[in-house]
Amino acid sequence: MEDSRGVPPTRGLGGVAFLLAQLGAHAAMRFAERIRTLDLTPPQAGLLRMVAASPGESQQSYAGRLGTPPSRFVGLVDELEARGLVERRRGEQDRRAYALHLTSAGERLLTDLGGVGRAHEDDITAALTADERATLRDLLARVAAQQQLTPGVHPGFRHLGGRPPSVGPS
Amino acid sequence: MEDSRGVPPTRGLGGVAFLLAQLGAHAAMRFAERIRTLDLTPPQAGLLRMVAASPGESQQSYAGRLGTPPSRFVGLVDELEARGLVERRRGEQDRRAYALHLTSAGERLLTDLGGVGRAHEDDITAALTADERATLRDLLARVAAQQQLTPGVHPGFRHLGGRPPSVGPS
DNA sequence: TATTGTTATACTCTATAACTATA
DNA sequence: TATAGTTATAGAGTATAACAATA
Repeated sequence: MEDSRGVPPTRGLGGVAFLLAQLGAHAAMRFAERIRTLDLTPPQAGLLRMVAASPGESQQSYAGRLGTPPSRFVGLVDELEARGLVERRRGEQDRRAYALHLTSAGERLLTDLGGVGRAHEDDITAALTADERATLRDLLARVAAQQQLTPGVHPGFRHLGGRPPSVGPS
Repeated sequence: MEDSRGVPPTRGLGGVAFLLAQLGAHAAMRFAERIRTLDLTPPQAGLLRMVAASPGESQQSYAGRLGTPPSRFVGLVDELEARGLVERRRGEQDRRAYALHLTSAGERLLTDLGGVGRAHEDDITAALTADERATLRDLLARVAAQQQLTPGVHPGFRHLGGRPPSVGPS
């Protein structure tokens, strides 16, 4: 009897690689939905976290690490600055550059973002016990390291720009 | 509940959800690069596999299962038909509908696609032993089932249309 | 009148490259 | 002359909705 569990192991659709792609896209979509309650898009959330983790760098420094062109980065910062979450400070030595910092409002939002992230993590791993989550996290981390992925940087950063479909009326 | 080690358990960037999103985007990109040697995009490959798995259905049937609008599906079939990989046959009972079938050239390409898929799987799981791969596959399959993902259907199907950036060499 | 497939249009997002101000 | 940031433009990709043929 060949049911979905009886099929040969590393067959295309049931293999690890496909499951990763499928679950990864799903997790990213669910996260995007969740942070919409904070009026944030995934790139905005990523930028907030990166500035919080290493404040005071130039825009090109952040953009380079994220793999996004500077022209796109500008608009991102513009929105967050207009909402009073991020602050541009002229560089003291080099007055061409802007140093980015989180405002206090930005840090409060970052706290909320942490809460949303925990809820998201719990949702995605709801099928697993605590031990299994640890096992999965360990296996994934090893795969990510071997694939030379930069910790904390989402490769699809460039593609996840806008709001979800917004099918309904406006 | 503390993790076996001292690290705070479900921290945002090192958590399972983020690792899934990161690795998923990476795996999808690498796969897109690989099948470019067959002159295929991910949606085209997905369509070939779906028609092979259940031939003779109408375009709207496939499009519905993939979650893509019919208007987009047309162009997809057009390209594959122009290359002689897929065949449109008028429905006998309902002459509005087209029944899709793979040509012999399409089936040969599907075989090549299987080989590419195995190489991709081996690449992505290179960090793990055979036992660990089985464990990972099991955990991922359970998460996918609990999240109600349709087996074999990539949620990001709608977004992965074109060729990769093709920024640099190799 | 409803449905299958198709085409047309409008919109979003993106990267490339020109531009300014500092260096 | 080179670099940080910005703005302008053009291209790709998509969904929405109108359309033709069949039911």
